[in-house]
Amino acid sequence: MEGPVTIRDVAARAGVALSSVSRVLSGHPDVSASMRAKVEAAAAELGYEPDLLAQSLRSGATRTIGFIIRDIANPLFAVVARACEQELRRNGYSLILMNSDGSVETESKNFALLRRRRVDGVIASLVAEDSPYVKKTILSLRAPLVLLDRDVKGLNASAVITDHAIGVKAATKHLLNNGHREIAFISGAANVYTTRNRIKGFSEAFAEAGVALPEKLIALGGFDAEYALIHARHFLLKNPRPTAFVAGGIGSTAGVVRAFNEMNLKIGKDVALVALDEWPLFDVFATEVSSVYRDPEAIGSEAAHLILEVLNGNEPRESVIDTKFTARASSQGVI
Amino acid sequence: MEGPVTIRDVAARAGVALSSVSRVLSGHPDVSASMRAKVEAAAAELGYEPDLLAQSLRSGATRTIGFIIRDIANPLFAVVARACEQELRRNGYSLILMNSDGSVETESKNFALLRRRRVDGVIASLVAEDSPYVKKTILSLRAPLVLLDRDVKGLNASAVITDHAIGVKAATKHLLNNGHREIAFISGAANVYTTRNRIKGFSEAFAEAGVALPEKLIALGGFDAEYALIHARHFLLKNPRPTAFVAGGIGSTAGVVRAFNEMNLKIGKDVALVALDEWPLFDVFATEVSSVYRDPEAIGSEAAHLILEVLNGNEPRESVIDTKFTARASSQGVI
DNA sequence: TTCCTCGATGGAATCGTTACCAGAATCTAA
DNA sequence: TTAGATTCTGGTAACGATTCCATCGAGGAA
Repeated sequence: MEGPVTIRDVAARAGVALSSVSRVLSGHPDVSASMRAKVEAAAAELGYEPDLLAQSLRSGATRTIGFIIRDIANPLFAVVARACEQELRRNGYSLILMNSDGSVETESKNFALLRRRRVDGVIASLVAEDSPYVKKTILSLRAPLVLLDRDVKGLNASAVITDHAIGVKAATKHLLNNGHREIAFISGAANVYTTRNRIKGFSEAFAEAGVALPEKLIALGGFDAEYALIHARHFLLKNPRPTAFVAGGIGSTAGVVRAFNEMNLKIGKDVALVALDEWPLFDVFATEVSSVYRDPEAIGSEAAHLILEVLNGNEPRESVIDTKFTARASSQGVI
Repeated sequence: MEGPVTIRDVAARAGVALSSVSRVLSGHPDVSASMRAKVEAAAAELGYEPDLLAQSLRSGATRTIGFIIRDIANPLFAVVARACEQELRRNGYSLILMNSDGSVETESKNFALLRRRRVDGVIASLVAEDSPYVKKTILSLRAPLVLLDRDVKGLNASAVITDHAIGVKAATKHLLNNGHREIAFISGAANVYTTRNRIKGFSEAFAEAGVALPEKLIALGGFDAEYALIHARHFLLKNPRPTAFVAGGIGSTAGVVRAFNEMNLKIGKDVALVALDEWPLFDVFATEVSSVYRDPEAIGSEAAHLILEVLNGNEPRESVIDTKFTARASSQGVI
């Protein structure tokens, strides 16, 4: 025996027609007991396994979901991906993983490839909401889409949205109450909902406290550590120096703290810090860091649920995940 | 227009036969310039994209690679997966991600599903080398396999192997030289190469120093934090108390340090620590932790290279990644 | 006994693509 | 001018599965 066993081999072995084998194996009701027995015996003897490729071509469904993110190595997304894959697997779907590497072109190519692979749906965290590719690429998908923390108009897509604003607002109020005024904010670009919603919370806290927003201390341009490092350095050389930093995301936090370390500034003593999102071993090596937390498990499994809902004929909808601010030593005692 | 555009639609539009369209689009040489122009124009107008499903069924190759690991949320594997996906994508392959959740049954089901999806190859980090499933499951794959840090006999598979022993040996020697004798070692189970190879380095250091191996302080059972926490607690209540810990992997380190924190033991002062593997933000929040480092990017891209090699007709082979011990404050000054 | 219905089965078409084979058209050479 | 080689093109059969349709036989009713 060389190739895999096909339905044809089973039919020959059982001495019946192809169509009868198919009927038995797909659980069709109008099949006699003797036919069922013969076919099942033959299938078992030969170790027959249906070819999902052929079934997909015939049925038009691949039971495959595309998952496009900027970077799976971002620990937050790794957890999202795990939860999502687990939930989809329980429902008989497989996940095709693609990194967009922060490039809208790569992202667009990934969408196109998934389209050609005839995936049943896509879950994606877009690099940007305003790129010229996005709308056209996504509209030609012809499959359900779940966006992760993105807001693109006119798409008829589902979305898992995080309410960052509530957590960031609480964090910022806390800093303002502790006497901070020169509060720096470093995060990704404003062409994604994540950043805009965070800035919204940040601004609202200032507005409600009747304090002017420190616009010069806001740097929105990249989620990577390098971007945050450069801008944190820059801010720390200003006079007056910022007394507190809000770092948006794990990469940004890495860059900000690197800048602190370079200048020998001790967190919670020389400078206050609030991190948006937590990371692995946070609870053991960053016990003193105040954070705005969101549950990545919930995001991943919710994304899976939303796409399954649409695949089961329901309308797309939005689901909101909340955030929680926890004050720790890093944001207290500086002033 | 409802469904996607097929080669049939292109043929109709161009007024030629199906086979001619196929010839043009697959770059067959025996095609006239006018035919080429007609077909390409029609394809462009209709926005034709070949169906990869149909191509795969026909050709027998899916340009798809399965990736099975215990847990994508392990930051080391997340980086491995990213590097692997990027390299495969550059070569026209897509990656199907599956977590085995630490269960040999789930792992086995994942292999079976990938087989039915007719993947061109599989890259896997097995939960165990000695489970009754492994051999049978893998031998029935009929596709190239790359193992990550595993050693299963009689498989004819490629493998990316990490030389943990060299790094662990250097770390252990360093601890012994600094006067430590009660050195605890906590890591995953010995039914995977990773653990055995680490223990090998650990033992060799003791042997070469002429010191008896502290067998009672070795706990090999799980890579998870919970397992490490329980055993670290237990060891720390012994008399004499271990003066140093070697923690195998990111999960183990989390558990060990949690135990330290519970007992208010300061790393590098009350107890020495060497971590095997680093984790995100290591360089900013764990600057004092001595580590044995391996490059996960290298592992991922090497895994991709190995599978591509076999797909290109070469023989399976093994590739070795090295490790590097770096002494930092956590392993000095305790004794 | 005859007609009709219904259950069970086989054959053929189909999903979208590629590859083989045969035939038509063009061209070269005798 | 014609035989032969050379392009080029169209039709058709796969790849492995499902599903519709027609047929066959058995069973029930008149």
